Amino acid sequence: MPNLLFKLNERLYLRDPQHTLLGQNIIRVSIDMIDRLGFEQFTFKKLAEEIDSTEASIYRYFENKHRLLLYLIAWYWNWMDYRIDLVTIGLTNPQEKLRASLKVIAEEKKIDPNFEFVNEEALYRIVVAELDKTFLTKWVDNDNKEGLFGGFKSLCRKLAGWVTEVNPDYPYANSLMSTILLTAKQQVFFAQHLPSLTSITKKETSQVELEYFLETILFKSIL
Amino acid sequence: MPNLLFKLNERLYLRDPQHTLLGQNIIRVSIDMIDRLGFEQFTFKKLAEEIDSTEASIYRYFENKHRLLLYLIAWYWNWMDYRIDLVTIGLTNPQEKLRASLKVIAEEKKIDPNFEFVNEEALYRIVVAELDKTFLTKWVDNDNKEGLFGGFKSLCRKLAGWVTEVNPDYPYANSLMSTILLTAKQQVFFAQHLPSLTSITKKETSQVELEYFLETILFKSIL
DNA sequence: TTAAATATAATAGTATTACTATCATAACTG
DNA sequence: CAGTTATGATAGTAATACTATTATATTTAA
Repeated sequence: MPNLLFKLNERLYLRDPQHTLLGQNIIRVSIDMIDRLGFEQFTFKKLAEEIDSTEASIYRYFENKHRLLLYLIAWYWNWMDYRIDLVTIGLTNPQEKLRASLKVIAEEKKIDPNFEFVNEEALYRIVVAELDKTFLTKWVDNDNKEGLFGGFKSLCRKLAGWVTEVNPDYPYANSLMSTILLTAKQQVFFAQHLPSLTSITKKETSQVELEYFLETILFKSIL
Repeated sequence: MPNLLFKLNERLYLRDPQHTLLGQNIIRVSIDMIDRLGFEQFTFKKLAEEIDSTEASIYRYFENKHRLLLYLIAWYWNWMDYRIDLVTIGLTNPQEKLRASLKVIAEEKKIDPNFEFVNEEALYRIVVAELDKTFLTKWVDNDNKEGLFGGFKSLCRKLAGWVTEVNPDYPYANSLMSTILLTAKQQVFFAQHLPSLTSITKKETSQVELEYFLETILFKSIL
C-alpha cells in the first residue's frame, strides 16, 4: 500500500501538515468535523479539543480556517487531476480523454488507500457543500495572486486544452470546463437538498444520470 | 413613474420592510453596504449606524442577516421573473421564449425606475458574489421547507417547462436551467476575479459573449 | 551526552459578532 | 385622548477568531 503525498502550494500552510503527527491529525479530524458540522460551525477550538491539542498549536499549521479549507480543496483537485491522468495516460484521442475524465468527475468517491489520513468520501462531501466558499470571499484576489487556486485552475486548463484539440473553433473552452466542474458538484447538492432544481435523482443511478447530463452539455457544445 | 412592489414569501421577514420608512431604509442601505463590504463583513450593527437606527430595531424586521440576504435575492429572482414575462408575453414559440429569456439572464442590470429604494446594479453584484451563500448553509433544508427559495425555483420551473415544450425527450430540463442560471453569475464572477477559469472577458462585449456561451449550451443540448 | 533549538501545551486575554432583554418614548389609530 | 404599536437607548451574553506569554517536552547537532 503505497503512501503518496501531493506537493501543494506552500503558501497554503505555515507548517506542512503532512510531515508531523499533529499535522496529520489536523487534516484527518478536520475533514471529519467539517463534513459533520459544516464549515461555518467548525472551529479550531472544537478541532483542538477532539485531537487533544490546543488552538494555538493549530494556528502554527494554518493561518486561519479559511486557509485550511483552501488546503483541503486544493488537495482534492490535485487528487482529481492525478486520477484523470491515470485514466487518460494511454489515450491519444482528446475526445476519448474528455469522456474518460467526465467519468472521474461525475464519480462518487470511494476511499483511496493510497492516501492515509484523508477520508476521500467525507472530503468529496465537503467539496460539494463548501467548494464555492473558497473563492466567494473578500480574499479572492489576494488568494489568487498567491496561487492558492492553482490546482483547480490547472485542471481546468488541461481539460480546456483537450476541448480546443477536439474543436479549435469553439471559443468558450475555459468557460465550458469550469462550468462542467462546478455543475458536477452543484447538481449533487441540489439532488440532496433542492431536488426541484435538478433532474438528477438521489438513487444509485444518479452517477450515471450526472455523467450523461455533463456529456450532453460538453459534447453537443463542441462537436 | 409607477412604483411596483413584489409580494414575497412572508416568512422571509418578521415585519414587511416595504411598508415603512425604516424598512425601506434597511433594504436600500443594506444593498449598498453588502455590495461595498461583502456579506461576511456586513453586520446589523454597522447598518444601524448608517441609517441612524439600532440593531434591535433591525432585528424586528429580519430574524438575522441570512434572512435579509434571502429576502434580497428572492426580490432579485422575482424581478428577473417579471422581466422575463415582459419579453416573452407576446411570444408563442417556446424556443423564442427561451432565447428572449437568455438575453435577460445574461444582461448586465440597469436601474429599474419602477422600484424605489432598490439599486438594481448593486443588487446584481450582490447576486453574482453572494447567491450561493443563500443555500450553502446548515439551514438549507429548513429554509427550503419554508419556501424561501420559491422565487428561484419557480423561475427555474418555468424555463424548464419551455425546454420540455421544445424537446419533450430531453430528460435534464431542470438541471439544464439551474445550471444556466447559476453559470450566468459564476462566469461573471470569474471574469472579474479568476479570469483563467472563463472565456468571458471584462470588456463591454462580455454580455454578448456570455449570451452566446449560454445559448450554445442550452440549444445544442436540447435541439 | 549535553546544550541548544524547536515544537507543543497550558493558559490568558481581546475585539468583534450575533444575538436577547428591558424600558422609555414617540407616533399613529380608533 | 386613550391605547396600541413602533422605535430608540442601553445593557448584557456566549461564541468566535484570533494573539501573546510562558512552561515543558522532544528533537537535533556539537
